[in-house]
Amino acid sequence: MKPTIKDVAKHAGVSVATVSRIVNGLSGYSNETRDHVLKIIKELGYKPNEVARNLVNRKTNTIGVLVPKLSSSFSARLLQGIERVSHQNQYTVFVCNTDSSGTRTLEYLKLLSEKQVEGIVFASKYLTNEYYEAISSLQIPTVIVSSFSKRKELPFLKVNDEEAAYAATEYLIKKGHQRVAMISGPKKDLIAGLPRIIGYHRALSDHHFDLDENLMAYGDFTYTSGYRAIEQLLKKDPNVTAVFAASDEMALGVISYCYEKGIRIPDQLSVIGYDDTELAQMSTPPLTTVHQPIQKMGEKAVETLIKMGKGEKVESRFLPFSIIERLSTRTIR
Amino acid sequence: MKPTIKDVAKHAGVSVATVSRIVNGLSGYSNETRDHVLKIIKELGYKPNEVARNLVNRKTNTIGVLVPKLSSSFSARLLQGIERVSHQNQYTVFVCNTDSSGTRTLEYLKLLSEKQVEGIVFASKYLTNEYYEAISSLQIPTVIVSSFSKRKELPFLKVNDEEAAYAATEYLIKKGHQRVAMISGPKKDLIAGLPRIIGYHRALSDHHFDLDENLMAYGDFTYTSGYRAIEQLLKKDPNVTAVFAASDEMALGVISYCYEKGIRIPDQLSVIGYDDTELAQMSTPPLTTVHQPIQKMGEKAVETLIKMGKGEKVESRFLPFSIIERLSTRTIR
DNA sequence: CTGAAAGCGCTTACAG
DNA sequence: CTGAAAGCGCTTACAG
Repeated sequence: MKPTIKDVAKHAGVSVATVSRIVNGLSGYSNETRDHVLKIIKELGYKPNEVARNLVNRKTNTIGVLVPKLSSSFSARLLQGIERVSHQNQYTVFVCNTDSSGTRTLEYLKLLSEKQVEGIVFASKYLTNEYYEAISSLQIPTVIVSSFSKRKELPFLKVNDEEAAYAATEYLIKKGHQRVAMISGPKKDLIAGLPRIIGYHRALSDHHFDLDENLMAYGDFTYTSGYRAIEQLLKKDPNVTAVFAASDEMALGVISYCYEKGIRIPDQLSVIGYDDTELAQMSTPPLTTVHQPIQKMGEKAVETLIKMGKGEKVESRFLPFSIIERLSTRTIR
Repeated sequence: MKPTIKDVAKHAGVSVATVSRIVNGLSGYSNETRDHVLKIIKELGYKPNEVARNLVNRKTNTIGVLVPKLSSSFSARLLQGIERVSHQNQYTVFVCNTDSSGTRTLEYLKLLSEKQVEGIVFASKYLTNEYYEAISSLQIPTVIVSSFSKRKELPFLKVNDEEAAYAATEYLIKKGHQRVAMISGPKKDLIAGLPRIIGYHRALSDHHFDLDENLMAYGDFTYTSGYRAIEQLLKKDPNVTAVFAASDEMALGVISYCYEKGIRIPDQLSVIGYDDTELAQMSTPPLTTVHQPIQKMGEKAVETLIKMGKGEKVESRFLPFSIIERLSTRTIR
């Protein structure tokens, strides 16, 4: 059996109260008894039981993170940020993979609540009303990352997708491109789909280009779908000179297709991606893309949680994106 | 305040013992009282406090995972596997980023022990004696993933790096290559460095090739280091026709360098990587590489932990690797 | 079928 | 400076 505080007290010939005070660095004991108790603690290899502490303190120093897929680069970078600030503030983090499944999400929400976590980072897909209700009923500080809901009561942290897509499109236009295509995610994706399409459209009209369905292709953010999309696109309009892909993976699909077909990038076709995953800097040619500060989002999320725990007011925030210029785009004239 | 079991008992007019039995699905109550209590539970929104349960049951259903860097693709895939099997078995997982720092590792080990985790997955670099001592003193089931220590007492789960490197090299030799170079990680890396070099050497001598320092270059597993290494290598020996890179990232550095210099892959140079990260399938050309079943390792790790918790004997295991043939290598004659 | 009571391993007024 | 005691929110023999 592991030694408990009682064992220490008995061996040291003092009360558990005294041991507790010493362990927690409170006042109320002489240097002698402290040294003696510390010695016993060492001898016995005593370590306080956090579970018992958590129960009496009504505090677990634990937060939970819900992501749709742990193995994604997005989750990995987010977790890195979350863990950093959590550890800095003495919090430990539970990871939960929801698999984008509604039941798993609800299940985990319940579990986290029972485990008495003090905060939740929700980075799992669009926040439906169902999720929203479940979260509010928990009464646990929660922040939404890279997503949002129509209900404004929960703070979110994300990049403004529409603005970012606008910027990416405008970047291409300013490079002199006249036929700028877009490879989008699904229209019904209210986070990374529709808003980026709207941004693209708005940039085109602001620069007096007509909207043209021949310039649009749809994928599902994956490499393969990007490959197929560019094939279609070039069939519909061989004069496209630039394409904005709504994910780096799809952009890599484009690069790969072009490589196979002997279409030189950026000489014959410029491509800009979205996300700035590690892939982007290692592709050939290195990919120009929209950078999202994902790790930073994780850090901010935990900071927000901690503020909420203290009862401070917090607000939803758009985090700044930026365009990382690499070698997959060029100026045309 | 959140309702406790006492509140439920009071409102329902029964004892806490009865409520407890009902909540836990034990026997010992009539259908009537059950229905009544369940109704009260719903009305009050009662959820059992896991912390209190954990204390009396001396069981937390929690495991901890130590990784050197959360944002890596390796950690992401490992976590995916770990979470899957954990959740399947009603375990929740704490993630700990050690930053490859000794003090952080030791700190987290202590913390996990205080939090009463029931198992630890240690995926953090080479297991020094110091770590080994710390872990054994914890008396908590622990499995080492993708690493090992000289001390045999702790079960490990990894790919046999030497064999995998041997296979990669031999693959190239059997394709007819006569000048097969290697871009290795640091020699002093006892996990991913030296063993792979040894495998490479062994494959060469088994096929009657001389060892030649001109055929070796060293990097640190990163993209940039791969780029620099191939530059050096080609300077030392322009007749190299194939290279085995000890990581996919370094292999991508090679591809990138060759693209810039107009060296065609695989026509002029074959390259094989190691890891089979997502990068590999999305590169141009897609990268032939050594696949490690990382997610599977995570799954097996948790299964092993659970067995250990039950007092069953477990053993260290090498997991099978495989060579994923894509388009960056070709047969020469 | 049901409840009173002890106990899990701690912390914290309170009293001295 | 120190200890006895109550209590955190549960579970589980034990007795009826």
